[in-house]
Amino acid sequence: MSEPRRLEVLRAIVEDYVHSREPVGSKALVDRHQLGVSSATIRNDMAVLEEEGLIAAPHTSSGRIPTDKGYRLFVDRISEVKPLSAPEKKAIQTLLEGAEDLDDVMDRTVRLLAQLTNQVAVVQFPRVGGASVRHIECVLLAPQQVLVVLIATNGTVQQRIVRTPSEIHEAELAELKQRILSAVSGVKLTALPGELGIVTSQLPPPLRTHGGTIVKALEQLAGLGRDDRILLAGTANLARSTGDFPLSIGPILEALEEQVVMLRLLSEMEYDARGISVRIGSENPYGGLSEASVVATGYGPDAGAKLGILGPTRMDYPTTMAAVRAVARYLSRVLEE
Amino acid sequence: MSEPRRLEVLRAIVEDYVHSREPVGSKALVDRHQLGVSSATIRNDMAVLEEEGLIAAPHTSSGRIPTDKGYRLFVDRISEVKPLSAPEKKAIQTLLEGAEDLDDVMDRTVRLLAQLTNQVAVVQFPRVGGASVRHIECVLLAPQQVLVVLIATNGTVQQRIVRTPSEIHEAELAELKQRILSAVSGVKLTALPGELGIVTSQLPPPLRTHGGTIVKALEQLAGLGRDDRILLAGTANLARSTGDFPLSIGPILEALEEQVVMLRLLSEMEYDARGISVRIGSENPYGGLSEASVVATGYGPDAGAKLGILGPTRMDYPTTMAAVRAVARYLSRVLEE
DNA sequence: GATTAGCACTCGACACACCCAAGTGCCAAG
DNA sequence: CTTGGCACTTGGGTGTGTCGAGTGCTAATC
Repeated sequence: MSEPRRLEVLRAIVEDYVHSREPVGSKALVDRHQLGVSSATIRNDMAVLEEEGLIAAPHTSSGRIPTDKGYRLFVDRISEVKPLSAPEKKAIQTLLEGAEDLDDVMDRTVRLLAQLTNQVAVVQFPRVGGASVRHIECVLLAPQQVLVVLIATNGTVQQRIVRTPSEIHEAELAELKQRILSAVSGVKLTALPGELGIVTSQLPPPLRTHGGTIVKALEQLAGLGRDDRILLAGTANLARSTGDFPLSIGPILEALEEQVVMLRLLSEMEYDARGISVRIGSENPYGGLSEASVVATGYGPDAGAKLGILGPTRMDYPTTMAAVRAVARYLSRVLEE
Repeated sequence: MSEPRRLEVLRAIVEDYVHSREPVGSKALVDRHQLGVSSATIRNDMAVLEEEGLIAAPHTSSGRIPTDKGYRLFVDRISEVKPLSAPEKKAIQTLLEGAEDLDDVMDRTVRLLAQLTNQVAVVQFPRVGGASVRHIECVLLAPQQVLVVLIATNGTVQQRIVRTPSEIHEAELAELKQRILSAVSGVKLTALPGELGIVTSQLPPPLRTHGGTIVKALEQLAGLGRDDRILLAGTANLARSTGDFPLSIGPILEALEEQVVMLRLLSEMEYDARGISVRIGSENPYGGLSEASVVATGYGPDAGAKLGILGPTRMDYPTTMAAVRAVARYLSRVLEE
């Protein structure tokens, strides 16, 4: 009873089940694949696979379906990531290159990913933390109202309107801006609070109160930057694959809606050498996703921001992984401009 | 056979069906309501109601369920909008008042609405069109890169980074900004393109090319403002009420995801004297929503932006309408600050 | 020792028959 | 106009039987 053949059998079971959505039996297996052995042999192999917890039978004397563990082995050891077709690549490229600004790029990306994989797509906004300060602008809107704008090198722009405790004059504001700007220009956003503290302490007393207000606003802008935002698309794909979710899709929709959950999910995944990460069924930390799989990867300069898809455990992993990886690559390239 | 009683019967049928999700028969009706007549009489009434197309029987000899037309009559003539409970009001108020900026307010609103109604909540961002120009800012980021910021009186801020065809200098940019600003300060955003055209034509030739680039950016910012953005929450509520959607919830999720569809849906509704609008089942223009109802209303100064919920036709209209109206009112109040 | 053929056995799915309860429609009497 | 009564319809639940796919095991074979 050779080990390689058993793996081959597992591979065949996964592929057939993903394709047909029905438990697959020993006979069907030898018919559809050239395994060179009889169904009885396959049955023996399947018995071993079941013992190892890689496949399971929904009920006595029915075909087998892969378990989460079986999918895991399949993903880790067997499957080869299929390259996308040329027209698909072309489509990705033209679509992404037509985008206007960052929001548009992200929006197109998430839709593209959903359409390509027929799953729910999730895209996290680029981390603003890794970027640095490109420019700061302060605009006096009213005697006690200042618009504070923070522009990062990655093209994101954050702004907020703040009230100052007392009236502030144009000249005063301009000086404040100059002092702050010269101190923090080029500083990493993560290091911004520290630098800002120094600036504040060096301000001449008359500027202190107003300076404090503005500095606080800047800190917030840098902190709660855009990296905590995620975009969704393709939730309707969940409904299409009813039957893949024996329970209801309710908990999944709930999880998707909770940005916090999604963010944790994306950030907590372990990214292997290939840079692409798969969480299968019960491997997911969040209970509501025990029947869903997540395929994700990082993108951008330091792969700090994440993107991926969520779908049923019964999923075409090789194709999906290829699509996720391809989209991430093209997105990274587009963002470099 | 009195007309008022027939309406009363319809009301009872709607209420019972909404409550029990099961076709309601004549016997159950006289048991649960004090109608003062026998079941035979109710049967006669029901026959008439059925003839008028207000109720229907899923199959021969079963109870009746309201038709879309029946719900319509119920909503128009019978139901009284129930006021919210005091604790609910309190909850709305405290929640909304704790918000930090506009995005936060909208986010809280949509979640609140979803939770309050147990339906899918939809909130359109405040229209930027009715507001006017408060300030314009141009920042030179690089020799050929300018950040253009447009601040509206309603507090929304739009920004975009544009490339200029050739190098532009600080002084040149400052003059451009001054000219544009003095011309359009206070101008309604809807009238902005016209005013900008005048400014451009009056620019001295050397400033023309760069001015054109910046003006075009401003036009876009004013046009595609934020009023075309919508926020969703509570999609998981759709899954909870499976059975209310005989087909699948797929088409509904698809519709929800298409912002364009949602925007048209919200804007095309006819708002009656009460200012609250209900679209029931097949009244919806979009086919995928033939089994869903939409309850919406306007909010804000001119009630130009819309907010509402989407749920199954079998819905507790009085309570839902009350919640939608209440949230819209509180939101309007909060936005006035 | 691995593979194969053969065979008994197990269940789920489907079809069919059946009955029951809820509910209607209609009629004739009040 | 209302009511009681009654025949009729029908979906849903239950029980039975059959069928087929698929398994596990054993004994024979390579």
